Amino acid sequence: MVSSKDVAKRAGVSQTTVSRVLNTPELVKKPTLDKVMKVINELNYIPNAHARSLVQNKTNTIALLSGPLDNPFFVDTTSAIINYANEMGYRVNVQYVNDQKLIEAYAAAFENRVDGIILSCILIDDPIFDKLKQMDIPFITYNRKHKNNENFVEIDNFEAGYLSAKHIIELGHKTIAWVGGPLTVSTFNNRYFGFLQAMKDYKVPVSEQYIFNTDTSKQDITRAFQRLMKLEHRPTAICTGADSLALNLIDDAIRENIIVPDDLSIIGIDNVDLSQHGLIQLTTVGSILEQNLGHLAIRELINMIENKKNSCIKITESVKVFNRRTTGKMNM
Amino acid sequence: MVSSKDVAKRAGVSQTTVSRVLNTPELVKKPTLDKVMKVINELNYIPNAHARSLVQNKTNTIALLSGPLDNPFFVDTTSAIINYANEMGYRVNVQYVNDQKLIEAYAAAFENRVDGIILSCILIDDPIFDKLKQMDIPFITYNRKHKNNENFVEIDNFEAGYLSAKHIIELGHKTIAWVGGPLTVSTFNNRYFGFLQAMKDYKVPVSEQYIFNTDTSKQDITRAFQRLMKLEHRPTAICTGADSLALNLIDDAIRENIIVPDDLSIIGIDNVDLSQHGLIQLTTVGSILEQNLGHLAIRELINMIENKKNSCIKITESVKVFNRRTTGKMNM
DNA sequence: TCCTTAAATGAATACGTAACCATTTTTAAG
DNA sequence: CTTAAAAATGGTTACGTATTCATTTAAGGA
Repeated sequence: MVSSKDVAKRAGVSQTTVSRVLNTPELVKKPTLDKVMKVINELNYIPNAHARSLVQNKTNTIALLSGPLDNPFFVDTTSAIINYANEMGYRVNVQYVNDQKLIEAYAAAFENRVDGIILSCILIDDPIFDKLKQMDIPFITYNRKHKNNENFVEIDNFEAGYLSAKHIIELGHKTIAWVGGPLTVSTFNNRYFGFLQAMKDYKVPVSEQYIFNTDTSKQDITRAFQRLMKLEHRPTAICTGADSLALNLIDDAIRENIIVPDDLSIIGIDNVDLSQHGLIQLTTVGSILEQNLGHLAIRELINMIENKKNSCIKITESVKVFNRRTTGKMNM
Repeated sequence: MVSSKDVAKRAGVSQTTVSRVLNTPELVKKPTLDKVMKVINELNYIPNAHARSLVQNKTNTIALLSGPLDNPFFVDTTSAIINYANEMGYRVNVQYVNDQKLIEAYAAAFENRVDGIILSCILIDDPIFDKLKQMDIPFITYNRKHKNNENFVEIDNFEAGYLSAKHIIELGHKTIAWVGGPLTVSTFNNRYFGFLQAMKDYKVPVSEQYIFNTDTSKQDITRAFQRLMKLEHRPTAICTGADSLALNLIDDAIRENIIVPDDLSIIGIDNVDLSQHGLIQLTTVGSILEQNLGHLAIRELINMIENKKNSCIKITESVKVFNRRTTGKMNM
């Protein structure tokens, strides 16, 4: 591989001048600049970003630790994050992390001396959080947050769960199920308790048989669905912890010839892009803003990186119901 | 940031020994190893991957230049590529490239001295191809291919277009439209000519009014749809160049209260994961294999990187029709 | 005990760049 | 012309690691 020294030798200048040609061309005389540029093109010289990183202590790289893309929420956010970061001149190292591989993912980010880390996969009570803080690398969590209540961008999850239940209750449903995710995760936790609060406020009875906090795997969701459908009094509506769960449940329902929303109302949370598709039209609760959480978070992260201020980001977006086609009034 | 020299000093050994502790621990005596490991943990030392890259001329990084995630095809492939690469110990720099930003994307990959490049976004007649070959970096294209016919993994696109048309013709349709993409792209090109061949073989007339090779933007697809619906003899079926196009057209149809498939049959190509969802059940043509093209391609790429053999990958997977719910017999 | 060989460690160097400081060349002012 | 200042360029070093080669230490055989 040709280096700046090779260019320098061939052009009859010093390596320093080659460096200047690319970084501060205004400091080099026109004829010299032309001469060097000519050689650069002749030799097809491409500067080595790693060598630069070493001396500048800056990599222009951001690590993204995201949930898996079979969840459409992460499709929306991954897309927004990468596009914005690229626009701002950053490359993005993406990893789709499951909970086992989390440690390795962090290690990789640290070894690569990324300028910042944007992550969704963190538990309320996650020991990694302190390690992150101690590493002194700018980072931000989107969607989920840590109990320390620092550096996050989220929607108002409690309110989302609350509004979701309220919407269903106001449609006249009496037998309402909850299918959510692990309570060790802030989103599912707060959404679940929001749901419970609404049920309490509107005096709708909650029985344990109707509550499933799954591990968010397809199998576990299907298992929850089948258990619900085997109950003596089937629920007429399901509030879910996320659109991805709702979409899985709808798929299950269709497979069992259960009509949504006639036989069963289903409501999600997140308002993922996909939910608007004509074939889907999922009723859901989501941010009142156009831009998704990934976009908000990456903007804040890059701002942190470039301004070096240790301001602690705490953003909680308001939510509203997007009333579409998967919920309806209860049938007698 | 603490370096291996810091560790060495504190542990009372040479930097070389610290390096050995991490890379070839079998060459260092037990007491020394323990002593050094203790200091590594105390100081929270993390080796610098960039410095290592510099001396080893290996980055363990792969660049992925993908199409945008609003196309579900790229959701499936991005996911497969990143997961497999991570499993094999590579990090992945992802860029979602539009045709303008392509040059910058390549530049970024080159500057970072990635070990390999996996890309979808290449035109049949793309000058970048020669540059890629000349750079001597292992690379592979998935989905699309270059006219040079080297290093690609694709489905049999001509056959896919052919089977798509055949399926529709055999359902009795006489007025059949085509909505595809730019013919400068191998996939759309071959699929289109496969479509035409079937129309010819089965003696179904083809009129220009029914042919739209869009730029694959939502607006352009919608424009094509509206033009088709304004024709005196509306098509009763649309063959599309990709599932993403089909899904957009179905969305348009629903918005105009046109029932799929009763009023209009629509068939895609790619068999994206999403097409199987109960709410969608898109009839489509896709690979007979389980694994998607991204998975096949990244396997080949990593193989190329690690075995350094210059074998030229040419893989074309067979296809079949996945008959689901968006196509039906022609109504009288 | 001595000698040979193997095991363990260290010193020096290269990787490719940007930054710092020193030097040379050019320009402008007097 | 001279001289001071500014502009242009070059020499040297640091960044943090792995590698190569040299050196020291330990082990084993006679």
